[in-house]
Amino acid sequence: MSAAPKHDVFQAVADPTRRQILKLLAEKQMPVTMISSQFPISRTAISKHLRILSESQLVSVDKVGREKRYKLHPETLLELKDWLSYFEQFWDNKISMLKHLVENEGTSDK
Amino acid sequence: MSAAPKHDVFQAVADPTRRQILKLLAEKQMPVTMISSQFPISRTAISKHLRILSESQLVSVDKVGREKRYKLHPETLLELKDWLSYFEQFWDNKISMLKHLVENEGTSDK
DNA sequence: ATTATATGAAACCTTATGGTTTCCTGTCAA
DNA sequence: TTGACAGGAAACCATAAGGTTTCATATAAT
Repeated sequence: MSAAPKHDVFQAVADPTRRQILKLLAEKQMPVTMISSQFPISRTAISKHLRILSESQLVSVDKVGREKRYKLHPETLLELKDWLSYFEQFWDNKISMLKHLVENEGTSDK
Repeated sequence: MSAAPKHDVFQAVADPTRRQILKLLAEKQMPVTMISSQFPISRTAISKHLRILSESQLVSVDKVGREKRYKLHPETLLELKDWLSYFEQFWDNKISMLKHLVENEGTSDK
């Protein structure tokens, strides 16, 4: 019983603003105000996004004086990569792709 | 002006049921009723999920008699892979990871 | 023809989501 | 010690999301 992410990574990443935030933080860590200056929405809204990103372990916080520096925790994104990897057979393996197509040829019953 | 996906792939994939559906369809194409037999929710609910998956180009439909066979359209998932690839620098490249850490060392100002 | 099967559409309900504004607290600077 | 700045919490709001049930339609089977 550690960490216990309250939010799903998939869900966290579903919002375009949050994806942008992640890209921003990939460049360098920064406090809320600096992040929000890049968006048309309020600082409070960004703050909420950051909370969701924190709860899904996608970012972490470093408190420095009165500011809180948010930084990317990239490892968590591996969860997406892992999920995606299941589907890799369909992209880069022509043989298994073909196999798949043939095996499914015209049947929905079993 | 072609396709014009009404739904974001990220958003489509955010729902766990829809992810499960995709895995199911990866094995073989199948009609709504067969899919819904795998889930505790109503067939209608599954139908709605399938519509979202269709609108985001993740599945396509084959009408055969009175049934509609849904099948995975795996290429669309590449969009996720592409997005993720931006963050690959943080996973498999120790050098750039280190570089990143050093460059961000303790500054939020610029 | 009649009945059964496969599926989507509609209307409806509840809760989540993304925003806003307003207020409170902690920290730095004068 | 009094402002100014950084940031979260609360209350609130509108709309989206995920379900359900009920109804309608197309196709298959008898």
